[in-house]
Amino acid sequence: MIQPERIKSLNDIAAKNGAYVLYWMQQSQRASANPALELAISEANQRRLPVVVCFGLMADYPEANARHYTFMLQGLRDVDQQLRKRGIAFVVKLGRPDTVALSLSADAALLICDRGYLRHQKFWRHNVALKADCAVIQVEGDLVVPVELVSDKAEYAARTIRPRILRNRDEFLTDCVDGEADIPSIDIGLESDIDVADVERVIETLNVDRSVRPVRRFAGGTSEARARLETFIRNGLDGYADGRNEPSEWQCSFMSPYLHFGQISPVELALEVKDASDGQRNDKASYLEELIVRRELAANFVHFQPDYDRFDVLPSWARRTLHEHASDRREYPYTSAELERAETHDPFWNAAMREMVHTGFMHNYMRMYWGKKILEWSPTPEAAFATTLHLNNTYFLDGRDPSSYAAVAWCFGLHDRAWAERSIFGKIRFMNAAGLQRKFDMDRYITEVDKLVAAEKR
DNA sequence: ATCGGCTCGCGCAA
DNA sequence: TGCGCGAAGCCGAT
Repeated sequence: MIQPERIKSLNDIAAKNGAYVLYWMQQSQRASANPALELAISEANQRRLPVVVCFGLMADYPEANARHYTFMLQGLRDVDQQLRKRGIAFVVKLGRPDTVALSLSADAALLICDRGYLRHQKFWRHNVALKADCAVIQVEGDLVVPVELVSDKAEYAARTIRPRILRNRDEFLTDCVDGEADIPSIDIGLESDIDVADVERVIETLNVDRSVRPVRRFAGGTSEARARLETFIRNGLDGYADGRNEPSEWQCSFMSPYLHFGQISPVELALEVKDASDGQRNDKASYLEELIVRRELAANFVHFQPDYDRFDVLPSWARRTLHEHASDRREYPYTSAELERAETHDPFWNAAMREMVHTGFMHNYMRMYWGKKILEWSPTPEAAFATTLHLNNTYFLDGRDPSSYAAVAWCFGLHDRAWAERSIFGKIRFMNAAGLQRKFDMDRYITEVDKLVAAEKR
């Protein structure tokens, strides 16, 4: 069952005669627990038509490199196999997603798309709705509670959005059953431009930026996501509330890269955790807080603040206090190149940076410390913001995600409160190495990162 | 080990 | 209009 609040018509055109119902896949890169796909199947079955799923693969997706493409293509290979088993054609065309969707919409009775909150994702959908000559229907499948239902404005903090989300949460935590397409489309005669399973050839063809290498630590795809989730529920959920912050343990689900590419449904994830036999009540609550309240606060942020990647998006008290301290003396004025090479005086920070550069991931607690130090060590707060976001989007598999933009801005005061005033930070929350050492086994974090980095260089 | 102070502004009660 | 309180903080006092 798909909640009606997930579904929205993007134009005023009625359904027409056509050869198939088209699902234009972009954000929700999965063939299971995908409400947009399920709506397409059900609309097609009602019309006695086949369903076609298309995907536009572009060479210059904003800030993407070989690391991101490899992970995404591993996921699309999963999608291809799963759809094939169900008799559904998966048509991958080279080109901008909206262009690909529009060209295939010419023969479609109806076009169904998923939903994204970043500026380019919204623009593509807007463009398709404007130019298509068939009905365009959008289905939200990557948040638990649809963003407009929660709030009509940028929320100030977790505490203001939490009650709004929790009011609606359980109504949207329902299974999405994978249905059967009555009429196969596999032999309909639509061919892909390229075989997504041949990752190396795709990267070659698209001439993707290879300066950032793929990682061994994470393989993309829905089946990999589900296997990791099962491992987390079995081994990591019990004690999660207390253990999740210990950097040397990585007691986390590692779902953020998979959620970023839509390879797993947050609803499925939440239901699995909620109904798990492992884990205490507070461990589950803590995980659901991260997955739903904080992740959807980030979605609220990028949706209502189109300047989510600019310093000026910060709340006025944060901008004011940072400007008042913009000319404070910097004790460690590192260049962004020195930071990128992990060449600072701080061994904890260097370890975090190495985890990021070599493995595409960083422990969540260290992400906060990492960003705070870039603020402390950069010539201006604006430069620090730009450097943090650039490194974030270049190296993280889950970079360029709403959660990334919110997390970076959090380091500069977003969704936070003022604290005791001090040099450089002003009233922005401060973090230091002494705090890390007081609370955590930081020597072990460094040793563990060394092992991870060695495994990548194998 | 634990606690209060630091500081801003939202949301609710009145 | 007043008041309670919050996403991870630090620091000094007890």
